[in-house]
Amino acid sequence: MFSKLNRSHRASSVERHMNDFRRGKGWGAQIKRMGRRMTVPRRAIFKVVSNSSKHLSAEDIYMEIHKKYPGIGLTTIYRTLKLLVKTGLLIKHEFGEGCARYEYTAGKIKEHAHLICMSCGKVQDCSDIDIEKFGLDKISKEVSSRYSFNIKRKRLVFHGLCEECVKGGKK
Amino acid sequence: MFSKLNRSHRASSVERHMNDFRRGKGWGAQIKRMGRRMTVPRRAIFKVVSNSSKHLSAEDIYMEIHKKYPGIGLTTIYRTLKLLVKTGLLIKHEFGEGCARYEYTAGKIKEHAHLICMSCGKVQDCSDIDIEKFGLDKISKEVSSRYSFNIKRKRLVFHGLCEECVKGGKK
DNA sequence: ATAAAGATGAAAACTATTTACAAAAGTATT
DNA sequence: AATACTTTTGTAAATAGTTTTCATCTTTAT
Repeated sequence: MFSKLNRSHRASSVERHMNDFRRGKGWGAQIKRMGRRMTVPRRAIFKVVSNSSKHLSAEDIYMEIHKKYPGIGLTTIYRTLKLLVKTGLLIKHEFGEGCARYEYTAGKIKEHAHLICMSCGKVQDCSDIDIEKFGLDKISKEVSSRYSFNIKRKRLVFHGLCEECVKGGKK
Repeated sequence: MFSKLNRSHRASSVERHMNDFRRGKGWGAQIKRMGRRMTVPRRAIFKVVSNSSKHLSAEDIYMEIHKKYPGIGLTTIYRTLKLLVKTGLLIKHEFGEGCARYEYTAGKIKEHAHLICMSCGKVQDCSDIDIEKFGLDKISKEVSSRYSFNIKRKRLVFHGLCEECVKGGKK
């Protein structure tokens, strides 16, 4: 389905990037550059996190992996997650539940806000609002110049009540 | 009863609020309204957190308290912190160090950004940048209308390299 | 002053995450 | 392909922050 479309136009660097990531190629290369190895467990874990758009916990990933690879242990999940965070493909979130959650961000430079419901605990992505354009760019500029801070990553989180909880009257 | 006394200088509601909080009065009242009690450990803990402008961990608070009240245990610190968070006087932060940190916010409605250095781990407040005016207000409005989300609290965190670490060339 | 409800401290329990270590698997070199 | 070398793994044990349990002590309303 892509071959026809792509005949005429040369894949942009971003597209190539994304494709590499999809195939796990990019990560394999990155890993190798660090003098480390691409293994079966790592490939499996990468597949799970990169195919999910949710915020997965180590436990979530373990349970998913466990269906296909009952031999892979939780320890390996933690180790691999740490590695993925280090290579920048994954963001580690701590939403205050007592466990970390991981979000796949390959190639995506665009930051998005998160909504956390204080009543039901649900976490939503605001991926369709361009927070940069809505003013985050100005704040960032001001912050980095006024504090001489070299910003690498931005995180915007709103705590409040989600639509259902407001309606449902749940407190 | 206040109108006559405060003829020359009528304390604004914010000032009264702040004064109450400074004396611990406000919290005492709030606590009582919840059918709970004001005790010696709670007063001591409140004093420590409300007089500090830092981001204190439970351990930090415990050590501070312990100088004056060696009898007060860490468990009570945790219980009291939870109570203070519930009444809204304290914000619980999880900066990714493995322990929570608490920030006193009595009366202060103004939200400020935080800078976390990825190299040395230092956490800075950006209290002198009005992030609302710099665009957070617009993002919030957009988010709450587009997602029907009732925003109670906003959190903006920048991860990157602080001035010293950029200069020092560490990492 | 007293009774009832709530709060406390010490120790134990819990939970997410990390570490230790011997065995297994990936990689580069023959 | 067999080798030798290094990294990674799985299991179990260790850690660290936080929460729970429970008997005792405080606070508060009466």
